[in-house]
Amino acid sequence: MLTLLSPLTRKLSAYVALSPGDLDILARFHKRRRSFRLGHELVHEGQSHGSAFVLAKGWACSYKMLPDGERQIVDFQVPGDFIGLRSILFRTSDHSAEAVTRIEASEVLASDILDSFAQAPRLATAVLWAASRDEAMVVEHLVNLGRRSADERMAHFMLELGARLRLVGVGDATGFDCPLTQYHLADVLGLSAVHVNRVLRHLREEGLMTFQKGRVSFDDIARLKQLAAFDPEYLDQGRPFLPAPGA
Amino acid sequence: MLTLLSPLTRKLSAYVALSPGDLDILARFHKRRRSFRLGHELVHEGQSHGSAFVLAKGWACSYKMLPDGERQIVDFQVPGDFIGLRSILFRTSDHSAEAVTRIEASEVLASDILDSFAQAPRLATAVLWAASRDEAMVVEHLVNLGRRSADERMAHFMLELGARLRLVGVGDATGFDCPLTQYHLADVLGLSAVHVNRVLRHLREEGLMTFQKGRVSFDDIARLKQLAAFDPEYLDQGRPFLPAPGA
DNA sequence: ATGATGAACTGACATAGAGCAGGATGCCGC
DNA sequence: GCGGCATCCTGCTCTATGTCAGTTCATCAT
Repeated sequence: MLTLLSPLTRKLSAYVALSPGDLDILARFHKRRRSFRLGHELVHEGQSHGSAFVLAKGWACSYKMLPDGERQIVDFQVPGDFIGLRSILFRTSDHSAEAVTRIEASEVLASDILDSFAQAPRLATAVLWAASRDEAMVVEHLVNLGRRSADERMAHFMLELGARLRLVGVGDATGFDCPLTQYHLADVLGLSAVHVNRVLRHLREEGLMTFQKGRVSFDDIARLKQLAAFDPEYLDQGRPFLPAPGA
Repeated sequence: MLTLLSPLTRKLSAYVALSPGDLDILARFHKRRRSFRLGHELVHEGQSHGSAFVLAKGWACSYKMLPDGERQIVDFQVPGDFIGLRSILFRTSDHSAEAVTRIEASEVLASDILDSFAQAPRLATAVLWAASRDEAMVVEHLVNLGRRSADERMAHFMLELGARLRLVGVGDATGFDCPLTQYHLADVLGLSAVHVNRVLRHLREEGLMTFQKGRVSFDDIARLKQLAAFDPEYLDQGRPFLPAPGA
């Protein structure tokens, strides 16, 4: 029953065929379920972390602060995503992460993840794949910041978020529920909050998309995609070189 | 004899203690040494790739093109770095990569990398670590583009590059030899080539750094670091949770 | 020498987006 | 009900950066 699987299992299974043994070991990732209030800091930059999290419900974000107090959000996490995976391999974490809404997450010990590599190499590949997919999203985000205008960034960001959410069964082609504030958008898109507001107004007036009352609506998705030069292929890639586990 | 090891082995060994067995398997990564002329495209966006490369000599860069012909360079590769590692896990590559100078690189079959995970889980961890380190650099780059001014971006980029090169024994605190053109700098920093030129002039006039004749000189590294808010910790992280291989 | 090319460099002008300053609205605690 | 706070929204000004349209310089082939 697919619906009984955790979002992480569903995500990994979509790309790597996991054996029953693999699934047993993966199940260990989900022992200690915890819940956190909005704003709770799960990972702190510069701190050492012996565990990561797998998000089950709600939204989180990972970010870096600059000395002048500015913040750059690197990515948002939705159910099925790892939080702080990178930080378990480093002596100290290179970023912070906090809950954007009230969230539920499984805490996974670093040793559980690393030990699982020895027992289930296929799982190691799956985790490397998940990390690579995250990196691909960061890369796309980087291109966004480096080479697109504010309007284009907004369009691209919203389309990508919508596509990611649809992968885990949330929202549809007309839009999605979105707990972010305009300050979040400013911090993720490298803009000022003031300018985010103007961009949103502009896109609304142009009939492209609406961001209001905790909901994103795609009003003219074709023109929106054209504006963003949106090509979501990297959200949907994998499993080319792995034979089925029984093979 | 450390000097006989490949740059990759040196890099991984600095963070994960590899056993002689691990090193044997790692040696398989270096069977087919190839060399490529300046400008050769090693990885092509949208194409399927059954192998990656480990750079032994020279510089390469990975980048993405936008439909309007603009280019965003995501990262430069120096000896010891993987080229196209991410693309072997995806059905099609999400980025391109080309040689910035004449280069020498070992071609590694995807199957060799993935098979090695089953035989040497410690190596899987090492490769995951290397991928995480790359991602940390991309994240830092993203913060650069999102939240820093042109001057700050340039300062930060050059300091980071200098630090990375020193890790593989190239250059020193006074500067390094650099084959990049101002167009490369524009494409990596998300600026126009014209503005790159102005920024370089400004930094030179301020006595902070000089970029000329294929050489970067740090003229006042303390002030340069202050300008860039440069904190190179993520270049130097790892090995916290892995016991020695004999333990 | 001649022309061809590509990189470095510059000035004049245009504009996207930041910064500032403040108003409107809705929500929560009391 | 009322004050406080966060969020959303707007007009004005200013500056960092892009765009255009070149010039200079070094290198290279002929």
